[in-house]
Order: sequence, then C-alpha cells, then structure tokens
Amino acid sequence: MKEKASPATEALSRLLGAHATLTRELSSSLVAKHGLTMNDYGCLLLLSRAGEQGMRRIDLANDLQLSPSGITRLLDRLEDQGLVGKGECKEDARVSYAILTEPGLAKLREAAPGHVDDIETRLGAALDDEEMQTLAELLGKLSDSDEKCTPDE
Amino acid sequence: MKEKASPATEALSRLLGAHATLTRELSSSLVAKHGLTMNDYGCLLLLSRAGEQGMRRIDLANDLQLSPSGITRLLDRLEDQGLVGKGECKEDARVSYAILTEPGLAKLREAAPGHVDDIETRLGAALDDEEMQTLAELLGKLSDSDEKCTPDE
DNA sequence: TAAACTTTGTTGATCTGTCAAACATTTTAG
DNA sequence: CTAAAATGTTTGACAGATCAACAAAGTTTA
Repeated sequence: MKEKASPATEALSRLLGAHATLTRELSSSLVAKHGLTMNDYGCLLLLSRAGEQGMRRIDLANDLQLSPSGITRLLDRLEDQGLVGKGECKEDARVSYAILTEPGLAKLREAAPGHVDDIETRLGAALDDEEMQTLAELLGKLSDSDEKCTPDE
Repeated sequence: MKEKASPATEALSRLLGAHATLTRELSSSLVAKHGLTMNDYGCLLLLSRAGEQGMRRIDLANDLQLSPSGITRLLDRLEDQGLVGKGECKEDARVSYAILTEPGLAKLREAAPGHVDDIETRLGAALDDEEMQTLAELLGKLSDSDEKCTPDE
C-alpha cells in the first residue's frame, strides 16, 4: 500500500509545496502592505514595461497565465482603483489596451522595493547563487517544453 | 524603466510559470477523466496511506497546505460523493478523522495510474533523471527553509 | 457581396478556496 | 476547582478564477 514515489512525482509534489509556501508568504505581505495581489502586482509590472501605449488585454492574459475572463475581472478591479486605464485601438475596434495610470505607476513604485526584497530574502535564505541559477534553468525547461508541443506544424 | 530581473525574481517567476502550466494540464485531465481536482486526489492519496484509522482533519489540512476551513469544504465534497467518511476520536471529542471509504479507494485506484503517467510523461519530456533529482532537491530546500523559521525557541 | 470562420472581449453561473468569527472541547494556571 | 488559553472544526461573507455562451469586429473564401 505504501508505494515509493517516482522521481517525477516527488519533484511535482515539492513544486506544489514550494509554490504554496512562497505564494502564501509573499502574497500575504503584499496584500497587507499595499492591498495588491500577486497578479495585480504582475499586471502593473508588465504594464510599466509596456510604456505609454499599454498592452492588449489578451497579451496580458497570456503573460499572466489567466483566462480572458480572468483578465477582464482583474483589470476591472484595477480600473476601479484607478491604477489602470483603457485605450482603444484605431486599426482594430475589437482590441482594447490596458494602460498604466500615474497612480498605478506610483503604486508599483511604492510596492516594488519591498516585494523584491521579500523575494530575495526568502529565496536567498534557501539557495546560494549557483543553486538559484540552476533552479531557474530547470524550471525554465519545464514551461518551455510546453510551447514546443505543436506536433504538426 | 526596464530593469534587469534579479536571479531570485527570475527563479520565482519561472516557478510561478511552471506551476501554472503543469497544474493546468494535469488538473484538467484529472477533472475530465475522473472528476477529481488535484487536491481531491492528494487527499485520497494521503488517506490511502493512512490506513483504517484515517487522518485527523487538521493534519490533512497541513499536508495539503489548506486552511482549516479549506479542509472542511474539501472533505464535505468528498463525503457527498461517498469517497470519504468521518470518524470520531474517543480520547478527544474535538477531533474528527477522515477515513477513505471503499468507493474512495476504488476511485483512487481508478485515477492513479493515469495521473502518475501524466506526471511522468510531462516532466520526463522536459528533464532527464539527473535534472529531475536536482530540481527536487532545490525545491525541497525552498520549503524546508520555511520550517526552520522559528527564531526564538 | 455575402456566408462562414476566427479573434477579442464581456457576462452569468459556478467552483474552490480564504478570512474572520463562533463554538465546543481540552489543557493549563492560579 | 475554576478561569483562561489553546486546539479542532464549522459557518457566513466574499475573493478570484474558470467555463460556456455570447457579441462584435475582422478575415477568408466562394
């Protein structure tokens, strides 16, 4: 009845564990200090990199790994808070852009240092530089192997 | 405006990505084939290892990284489906046990081979044995470093 | 041109979890 | 022994995501 876990199963289980732990810790401090979820934060960050023209909502959804409705609801919230605004597209009336507002940028600047610090403290306590690098590589392969799953061209 | 991500930030971001990807894939096939979420599955698995006397609900919550109310709701669903039952504790009337039923065990046996296979296929496609081992170790350190956070005894 | 398909985005119903509070039962201290 | 603290569980309100269905705009094709 007590079977030995396979390496893959063991790796997955630790991935789930590490994710739950890190996410709980980082998210709770981000919410407590700034009222932002990790997705909120990620969204503001992506928009800050996108500059003035903002990003199409669907691209945002892909980058944040959210469904189309997920992005609609996330942005609804951020719009209500005044952190992002909406832009239209002249060439294609279907698409709308999400654009970081001034308050949104301010919020990001307020939250970022502490959050980044949390991340580095938390991960830095567990892994040295080389391990961190290795971990990032291995995790990268895990998601990459997904994209290449387009068997027939 | 375009700052370079620190190694820790990069590692976290890949962890989130890999988690989202794997979780989406594995979960959707588990739900489609057997009507179980990954937590449902994990719960049945833990209970199957616990044997006849089952597990205290709170221990289950810790192992699955769920809040106490989360476990209540998860078990409510599994009880409604007849997959787990409830047991009382003679020594301590506060605690109740969750116990795998026969149908629960049958469900687990039905779902396990395919799920394990999914996991091994998916992870095996991305990493070789040595990488898998390394990844498991590094992820292990990430959660372990959590437990040892009890500064003053 | 018009019919059919694809892409982008929203909405309603629903699912699964959280938190805060309530409650019952032990355990511990005075 | 009794009052206070700790432990285990459940409940109500709600957050954040999903899916299915839809609407609207663009693209293809015949």
